[in-house]
Amino acid sequence: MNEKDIIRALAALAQQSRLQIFRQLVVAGPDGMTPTRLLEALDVPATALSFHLKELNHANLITQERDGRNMIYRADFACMNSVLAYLTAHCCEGTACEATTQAICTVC
Amino acid sequence: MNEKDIIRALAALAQQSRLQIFRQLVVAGPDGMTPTRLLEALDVPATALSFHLKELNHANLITQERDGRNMIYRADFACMNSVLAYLTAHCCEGTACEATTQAICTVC
DNA sequence: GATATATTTCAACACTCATTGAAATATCAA
DNA sequence: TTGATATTTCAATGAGTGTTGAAATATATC
Repeated sequence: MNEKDIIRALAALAQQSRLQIFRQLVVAGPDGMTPTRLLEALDVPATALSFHLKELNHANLITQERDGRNMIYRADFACMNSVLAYLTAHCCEGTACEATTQAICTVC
Repeated sequence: MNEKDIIRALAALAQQSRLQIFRQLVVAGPDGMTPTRLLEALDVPATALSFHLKELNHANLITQERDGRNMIYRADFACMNSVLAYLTAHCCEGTACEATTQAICTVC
């Protein structure tokens, strides 16, 4: 992931509805969630939800898969970890600080 | 840090100049950097640098301190770690995943 | 095929944000 | 005090973004 991708991901997360959606999907883990379940969990109109899911998907923060007439959305933990690592890269020039920049979420 | 603070921090980082400034300050570590040194390191007009430093400061991502006629800016690692932890909180409902949500940068 | 459910697309509006050059402020040195 | 360096503020412009309701698409069931 280059700088542009990181910025796109950060911008996608810097919005209330999208941050809530993403965190909900982080909690859901590998199972993911359908838009209907997200609508039940969050206070977002369906139109806005669809819009924000598209934004998150475009930023590669989530994946989508069709399952019958439902969609399943999942958090993309690899992308998330890349963003986290990017922010802390080369912390303190490596001299004063032993930042552990490896993945935070290791299993997903 | 509540949701609003996290969003403010993410929005501050979701911009090319500010992301570069912040990462530069992360590398600098506890010593921090003056605007002049940042101007040397990055390709940003002085006016824009000042604007973006103010934005980062307002988002609590950096601190500022006067030293003679210079200012010293430093990354606020506590805030940064809060943001990182927030994104991964309650990952996978704790069942499938053992996310290590503790601070990434431990020394700074 | 016809109907119901799930999800997305479209278009329009108001709002926020990054950029720029010029001017202003603050501190230091002579 | 005067001149030089360091940094910030101001005002104006142009571009991007979230929200909304109505309509459209896709899939399943009868």
